Amino acid sequence: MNQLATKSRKIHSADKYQKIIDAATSVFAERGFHAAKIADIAKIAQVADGTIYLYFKSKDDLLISVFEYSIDLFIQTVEQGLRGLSSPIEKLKYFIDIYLRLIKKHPELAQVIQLELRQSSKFLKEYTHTKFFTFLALVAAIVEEGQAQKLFRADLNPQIIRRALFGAVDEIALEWLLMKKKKYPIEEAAAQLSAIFIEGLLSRQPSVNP
Amino acid sequence: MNQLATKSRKIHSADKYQKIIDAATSVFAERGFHAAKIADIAKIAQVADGTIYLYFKSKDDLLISVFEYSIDLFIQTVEQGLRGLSSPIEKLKYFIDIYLRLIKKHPELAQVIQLELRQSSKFLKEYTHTKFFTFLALVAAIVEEGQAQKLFRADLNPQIIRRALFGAVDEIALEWLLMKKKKYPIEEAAAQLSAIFIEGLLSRQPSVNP
Amino acid sequence: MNQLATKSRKIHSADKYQKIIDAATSVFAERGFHAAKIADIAKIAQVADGTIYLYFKSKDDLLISVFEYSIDLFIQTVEQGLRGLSSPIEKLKYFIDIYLRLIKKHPELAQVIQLELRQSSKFLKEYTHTKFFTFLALVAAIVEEGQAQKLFRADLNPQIIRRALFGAVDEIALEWLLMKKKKYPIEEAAAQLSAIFIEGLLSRQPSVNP
Amino acid sequence: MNQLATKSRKIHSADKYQKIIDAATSVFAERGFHAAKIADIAKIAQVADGTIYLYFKSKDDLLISVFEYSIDLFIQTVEQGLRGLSSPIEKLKYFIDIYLRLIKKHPELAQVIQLELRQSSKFLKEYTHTKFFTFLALVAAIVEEGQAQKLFRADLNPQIIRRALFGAVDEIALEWLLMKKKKYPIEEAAAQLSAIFIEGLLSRQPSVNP
DNA sequence: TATGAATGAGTGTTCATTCAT
DNA sequence: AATGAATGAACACTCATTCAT
Repeated sequence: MNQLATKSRKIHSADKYQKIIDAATSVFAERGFHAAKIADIAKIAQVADGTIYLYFKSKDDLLISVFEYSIDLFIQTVEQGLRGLSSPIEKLKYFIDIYLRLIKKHPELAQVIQLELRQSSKFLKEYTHTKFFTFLALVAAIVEEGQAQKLFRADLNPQIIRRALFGAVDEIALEWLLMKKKKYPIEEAAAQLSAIFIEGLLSRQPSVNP
Repeated sequence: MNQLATKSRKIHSADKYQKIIDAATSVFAERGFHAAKIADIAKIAQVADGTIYLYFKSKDDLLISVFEYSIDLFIQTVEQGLRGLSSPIEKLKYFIDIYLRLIKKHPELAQVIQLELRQSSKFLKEYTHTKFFTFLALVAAIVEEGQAQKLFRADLNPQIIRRALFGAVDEIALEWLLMKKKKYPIEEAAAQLSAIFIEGLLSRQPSVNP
Repeated sequence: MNQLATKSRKIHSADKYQKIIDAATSVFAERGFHAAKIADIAKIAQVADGTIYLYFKSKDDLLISVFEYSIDLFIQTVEQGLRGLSSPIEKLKYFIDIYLRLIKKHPELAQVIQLELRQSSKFLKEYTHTKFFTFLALVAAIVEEGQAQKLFRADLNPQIIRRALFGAVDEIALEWLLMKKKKYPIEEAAAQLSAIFIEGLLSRQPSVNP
Repeated sequence: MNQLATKSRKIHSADKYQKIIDAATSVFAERGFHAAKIADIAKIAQVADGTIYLYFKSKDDLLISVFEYSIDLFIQTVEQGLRGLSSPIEKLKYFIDIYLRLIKKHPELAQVIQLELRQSSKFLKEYTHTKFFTFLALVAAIVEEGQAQKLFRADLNPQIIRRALFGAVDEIALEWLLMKKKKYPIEEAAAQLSAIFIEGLLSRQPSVNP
């Protein structure tokens, strides 16, 4: 079922592949892409430097793979959870909630996503984040579903909303990750974000007052 | 009246200082911090490499200065515009609108802000983004004002809201900047963001219906 | 049997290590420490620039290693020769003679010692020249032995003598190295130095004649 | 009477010239030649960087001037003292004594001499230390005088002796300068050096005893 | 004369990548 | 496949020197 990074893996050991991905994830998250040294990743993964190049074409390729691996985990978890829900409102709540919970549970994955999206989206412009768009599409789908059910305002562009929502959630995630003293539980942020976006999206009857 | 970056400048020519800031802004925006070469910045600024070090302590210092310069421009423009407005709703609309307009007008400044906030917030953790917090405080102030006037829901934490709003706006800005074919006018995004956030923030009377 | 510089070497090839030491010795000797370029040393050693850093932590470290390597050679040669001699007078003669012969045979090593002792003793003050003190101690030991045998005057401080002797021998060595036209054979200088120091050190009977 | 560095000084202010020499002396002595920055020297001399180039052709030229200034002071002091003495033995004692006293009194001058003689004699090979040879000639003259008076052994080459003596005295000076805790008064070292060299130089009658 | 802002050549060191084993 | 020693391109920063004022 796991389709990850099949492209790079050939006859290679899945075990080593995973070890490298994990090591890279933590090193990228901790140090950032440029400061991360292949040698460090190799040491943590307990493989030789050269071995990494048997599994990945380059450091860039490794970053992309790590990013896709993380995003995939998010996508799978979110998709799975959404499957059991029918109301777009519930789905939206769930999305926000699970995203922030995942951040809390896997801060390293979160940082890698941050990293990839900002730092590298400049210098890896050519790489079109297919996986990331899949992820965003999940949000757009919820919005569209809500609009189709006349639950959400029809005048909103799902393409814009999905990005706004992602930006808001992600920014909260970032702040929370960087805060040393956590000033509020991440669940509170999730609740407030849900409150705002749901209220913001709800279509309102031409309402009693004219 | 311009108080920018006084710290690094001594008796040095303000002209050269500005040339370097401008060159650095565009090179950082285009290449990212690490890929930006001092030599390139110097060439564009039409000064010698060494001259940069008469005005800035290091490449890091230059990045911070560039960031502060950009944020300052944003802050000043926003503050100025807000002064003429009294309603928190109007202020919120204005904030979103002007932010995105500025992005459109000065895409390089925007990218530098992006850059600094993500890429470097890792490796420049020690630098506390005073200027950036000033900027965020503008949003929090609007929210708090609205709450004080019972216009906005009292159950929302302005600290969270300001970040969510910033994240949403900034993400839209980023997407818009990176889109080759602009699929929608940035003004539309501004309008939709305003719509959502204002609806989301409004306090609703225990409402006649139920 | 060779214990040199074990600290920096790991599993690295002893061959390359030696090549680098040799190249560095000659470049340092010819150009001095500051003017010596790592790139030049690498070229002469027929390795890549970066390879040097697999064997040595820094240019400073390389200088220290080169210095210790040279001093070690001197110490070993001198110690070995002294072993066969019993009279302090013979030992002193031998010390002076072998020192100058070694200088003649390995002028580059000599210059490196000069270099390290003067130029760098300033900026490498923290490095305590253990090896060099071992070397000086050889002289002090000879003097003390002579004093114990009542052969040498008891009123002389071996600590001062050893330094004076080293200074004299070393200065002669330096002059001889720098002279283009050798005006005298270095063996002559050795003989004269021995003559002076031995006469100067000999304890003289309260002598019959007043 | 002072003929120093007339070559570089033209219409220049003797005051500024001296300030620069003094500043350079202390900076060279403290930092060594390469680590000494023209800017530092200028600051201490209270002149602009560029001003130094009105008085000296280059940093090298400044070093040479500083060296010659120091050596000149030594020569003058020594010559003056020697004038009042007639016995070569007294002269030798005086030379050693005054040299070490001067070191103690003007450690910076001493270090500059050290510096020039070692560090730079490599890269300033072309400069023939006329002044330094004048200085050494003082010693050779004493030895020759002693030999002429049959006081000193005739079989010693004054050229070698002068260098040995200088090396010994200078090495003692260096050690003493670098010692943090002075383990012996420099006067003691002077006395011991005199004792050795005088005994070593004295010509001994075929002596009554066999 | 004096200034000091501007210049730009020069270099130690890092680290992604390769390749012989 | 796996290794890890070797490679060498790349670059921020320094500082002696110049020159317009």
